[in-house]
Amino acid sequence: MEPLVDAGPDRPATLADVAAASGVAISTASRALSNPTRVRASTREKIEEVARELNYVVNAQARALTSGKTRTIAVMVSDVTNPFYFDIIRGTQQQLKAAGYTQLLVDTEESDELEDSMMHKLRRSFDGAILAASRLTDRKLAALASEIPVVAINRQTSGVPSVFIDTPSGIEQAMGHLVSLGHRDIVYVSGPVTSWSNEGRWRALLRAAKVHGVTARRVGPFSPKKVAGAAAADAVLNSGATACIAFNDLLAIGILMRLRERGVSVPGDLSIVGCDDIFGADFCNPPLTTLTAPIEQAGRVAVSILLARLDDPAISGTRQTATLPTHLTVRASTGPAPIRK
Amino acid sequence: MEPLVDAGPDRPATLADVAAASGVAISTASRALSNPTRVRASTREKIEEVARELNYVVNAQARALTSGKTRTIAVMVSDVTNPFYFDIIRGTQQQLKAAGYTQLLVDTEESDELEDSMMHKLRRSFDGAILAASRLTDRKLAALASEIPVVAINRQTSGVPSVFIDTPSGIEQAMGHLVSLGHRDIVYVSGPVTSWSNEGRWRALLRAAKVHGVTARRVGPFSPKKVAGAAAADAVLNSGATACIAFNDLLAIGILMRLRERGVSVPGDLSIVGCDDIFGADFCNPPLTTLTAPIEQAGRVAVSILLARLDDPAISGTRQTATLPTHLTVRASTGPAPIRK
DNA sequence: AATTTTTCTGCAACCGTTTGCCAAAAATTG
DNA sequence: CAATTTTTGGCAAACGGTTGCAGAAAAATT
Repeated sequence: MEPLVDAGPDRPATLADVAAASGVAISTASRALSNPTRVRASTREKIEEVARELNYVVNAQARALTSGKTRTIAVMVSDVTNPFYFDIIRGTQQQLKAAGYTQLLVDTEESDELEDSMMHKLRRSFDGAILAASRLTDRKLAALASEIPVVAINRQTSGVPSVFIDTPSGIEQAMGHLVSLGHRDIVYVSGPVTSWSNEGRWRALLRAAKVHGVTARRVGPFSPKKVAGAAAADAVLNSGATACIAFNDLLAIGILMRLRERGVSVPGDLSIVGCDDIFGADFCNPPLTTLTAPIEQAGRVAVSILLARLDDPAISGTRQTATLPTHLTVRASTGPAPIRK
Repeated sequence: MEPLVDAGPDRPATLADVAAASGVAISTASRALSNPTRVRASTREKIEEVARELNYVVNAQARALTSGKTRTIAVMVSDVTNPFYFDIIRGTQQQLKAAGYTQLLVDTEESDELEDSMMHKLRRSFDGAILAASRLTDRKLAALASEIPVVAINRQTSGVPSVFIDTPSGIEQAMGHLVSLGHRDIVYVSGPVTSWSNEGRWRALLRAAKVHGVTARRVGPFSPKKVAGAAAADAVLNSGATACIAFNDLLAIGILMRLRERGVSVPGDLSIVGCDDIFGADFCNPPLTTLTAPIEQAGRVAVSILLARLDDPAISGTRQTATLPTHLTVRASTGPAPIRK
């Protein structure tokens, strides 16, 4: 038997331990485990067996140091609390695990500064990042993208690969739905001004309103949270519109709750359309008519694009923007426009 | 001016670059940035300024290699999709960021094997872990805890520090509430058998039933997901009970949806109590009576305990279990028991 | 002014891998 | 069977920091 050099008391085994126990050089052990073709099959098997016995696990830190690859992807969300991101996170997690990557979740708290500083502080700790709803300015985002492989979700900026959930064209569908129900005065409940999606949705609504020849206005901005729904509901009511489209479901649900409190009937007095179809949109009261977005898929696709680009940086040249369609899911929060005197 | 040794073209600056640019040795630069007292103030300031200019960021990998500390904490959840964990994640994220740690989120997909293997694969990549609702057996969990600093949430195993949300005693409160409404036949809608909390809740219910002299039964087990609520609802209906307490809100909401579909009135025909008070419990239809758990706080406390133990391993000896109280939040899903013939 | 203390700073080893380069061994070829 | 090509496997230099040790410089003491 070869001289078995044992690891110290309970210290996790290192590659050196494996090599010693297998009677080969460290370099050989390294290659056997990560670059199998460079080593004779019999040797490799022997090493693999020893590694298993010693319960050896590579030290990701040490590996990252030389290879420069951490096999970790950062997922930056502006608010872990927002159910919209749950599905994103689920999608990325799924796809990353399948590819053997680890997910680093970072909450940027709706702050562009925090987002920027986190990206820089951690830049050596991940190979690339998924920016879900980045609050960065176009300038900064582009600059970042040139330093670090990045894929943005719901954010189109030249030079930055992205996944775009096409809510704007869904908005046109939603307008059609509302108009066909007799609504002629529709208000958009605006989300945060720093949100890129917010602008796109408003513009789409404006365009659709023109096409249908109805009035469109906006109220807000509001924070995309349930609590902000109260203020939003009041604003909508004040506007006198018969229907509203909210920046997202969270806001829409908040509006719903407030209207119930104030005794306003939905959809009797007011119809409401949300965006995204998050967790909860189907069981709130009344269930929310909303633009269903393939959120989880967006997460998966973002990861695919990012990983493809990591494997082969040459891809960088090609256009890398995926557009995912949305569709209107009609539930019970929209109905015929009330008869006005 | 000192000779400015510039970093290569756009390669991020290393400590060596900083040292060279400041005209000191690498070791001095290192100390200036991480152990300020070991270096004269003027030297330190100079170095700090240069570091800032060069946009220097320590390489966490390299630091981890020597120090053995990654300043990363893993948070293991059994299902990122479950809103219960949203709040946990939010709590841990918050507290970890405050302490300068990074959060590594891992989804174990309700599988004890995946949980175990992930912990081992990644063990060198984090300093400690928060196990939110671990599916591990007591044996394995204890073994793990002896190798790696760990704090469990909602899981009490000797030798493993933990944060326990005291839902069981809340269940007694809930039973009191139901009994006072005239219910005499109460069924528990069971969660997954591998869930430690599930057992505790059932036992508490059983105990409370004895105290009040009412009948208690259980149906299930069911997966703690909304979809499983349909089957659960049918089972509850079959049981003939007038009220049920569900393992968690997700299941309760699922039941609510199914009952609505079947035309069963809540709370007219059946009263329902959930557990946890997750996102959605307040705006479902009807709003759910539930045991409000300080979930986010649990995440924060878990991090505090873990970090304290990392700072001073001596603490290990002391008892380290925090118990957080729950309280009953009465909404509209519970009401007087229906009159039976 | 000489000696002792204290404070700074640099040298160099080390953390656990990966990888370029080269030599030994094995396989192939003439 | 010698010469050549192809595999294998080892040496040693990174990767980017941290830290014990010790010498130099500065400050304090005598």
